[in-house]
Amino acid sequence: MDQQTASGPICALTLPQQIADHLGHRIMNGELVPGARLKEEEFAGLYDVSRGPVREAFRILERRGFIEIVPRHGARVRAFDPADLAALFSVRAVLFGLAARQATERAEPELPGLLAAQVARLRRSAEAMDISPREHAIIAGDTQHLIARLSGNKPLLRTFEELTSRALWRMAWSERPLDLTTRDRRQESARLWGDLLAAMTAGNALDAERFARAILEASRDHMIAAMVAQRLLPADAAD
Amino acid sequence: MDQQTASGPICALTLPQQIADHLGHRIMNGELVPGARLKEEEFAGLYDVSRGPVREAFRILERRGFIEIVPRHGARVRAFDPADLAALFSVRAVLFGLAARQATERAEPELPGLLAAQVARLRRSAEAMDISPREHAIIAGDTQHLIARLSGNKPLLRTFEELTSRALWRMAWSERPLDLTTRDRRQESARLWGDLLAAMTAGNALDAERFARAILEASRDHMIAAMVAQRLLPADAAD
DNA sequence: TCTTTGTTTTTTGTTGACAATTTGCCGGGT
DNA sequence: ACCCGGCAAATTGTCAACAAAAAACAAAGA
Repeated sequence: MDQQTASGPICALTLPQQIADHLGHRIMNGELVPGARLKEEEFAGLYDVSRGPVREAFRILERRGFIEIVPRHGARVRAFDPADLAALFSVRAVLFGLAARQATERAEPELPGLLAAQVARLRRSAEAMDISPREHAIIAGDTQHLIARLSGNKPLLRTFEELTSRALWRMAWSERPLDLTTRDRRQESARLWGDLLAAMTAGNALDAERFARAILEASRDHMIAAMVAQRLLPADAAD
Repeated sequence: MDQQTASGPICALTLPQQIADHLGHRIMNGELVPGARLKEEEFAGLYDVSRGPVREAFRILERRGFIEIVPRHGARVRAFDPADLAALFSVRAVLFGLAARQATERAEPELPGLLAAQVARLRRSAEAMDISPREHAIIAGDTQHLIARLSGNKPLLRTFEELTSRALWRMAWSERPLDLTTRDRRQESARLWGDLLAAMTAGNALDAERFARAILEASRDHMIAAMVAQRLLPADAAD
């Protein structure tokens, strides 16, 4: 269910890439709090490299939405705006809908089998509740990625992946999972995935789009509710 | 109809930014053909700067979709894949639909007036045919930007703008305009915009989404037809 | 006491040189 | 004639120092 980023064959990861990855994790772990200033020299010393690679790592992190760079004023960890998370999911929902529609239209022969296997995993997780919400979300994410890939729409895949990584980062911040915690919710999710699978297998592209959208919109709405409950959002969360 | 990129107040543009802009124009003008290798030293000498800023300009151009960087193999001007242009418009269509829906839901009081003015300009252009297809497209683009902005969805605006700049670049490559050349087509476009205006003014978010999508899907389909006619695409362009 | 101005310090922007890697080429081998 | 290994040129990756800008600070004036 993984992928190779389309370019680097066997090549070891680039230095700025490694630094960006490590810094990204540190941001997600909360070691670097939002608003914290990131000084090039500081991390250059920390990783024992020069400022050049660190500088480039910052740009990578900016593109991923982790930090914000103002030309002559340095880089800061971006603030977590809960409203942005909901907005991100709205965007992801329509993109995922398009992916499902186009994947259904292309009808790659390998799709039904792979998708059915993934949906079975989600169903099992919903029944047994034997895996963590995080792991459940990872399976769902892999399935989304699969469909986006099989849509055959390269710009769509790229955009979806970028927004997904931003959304995951923001979700990682609330220590408590924001969704997929209860059996009811997981069963609802599994049901929606089942609907999507059925529509795609039957070649019904329009239904596939609707169901795909519904999956992420349901996720968004539950997250909003959870964030309201955790006082991260004010009580007026209609969107 | 423009905006300031949210950060740079009065500050002069950064050196890498200037280089990226200039190189971007040169790519659009066709001076740098797809597949051409971009050597850092070469442009460093040309702009009389060191390799650092050029390197950074390359990353900016990569983010904009103009070039492709492979870690230890340098940068090349990206090939123009006509199928990507259609795909880009499919993505933009669903994003614009979402923007129209959310903008309608938010119902900023200034929206109807601004939108009506823009639609009037498009209608006039359709009647008189007194402005070039490129200018017509610019008005349409400004209107799209307006709606994306008034959706209040920051990630959506950002994503839409990025994809738009990529699409515009690719469209600039076919010397002949790919859309909005005939009176019939402009009148169809103006009619769709009129429908969208009516739906948004009436607060009908669902219709607004449908019409907004239809606007860009119509544009996509006409472009595909034009590209097929110009032998840029094979005759099987269903999507 | 608060504001404002000038100075010092910190931090980013840029540069030119060096190191590591890749690419193109040539000769030897099958 | 074709393929393979190794040398040389070219190109990207990295570094450390310098320049310019911003931030922090201190002192003088209202």
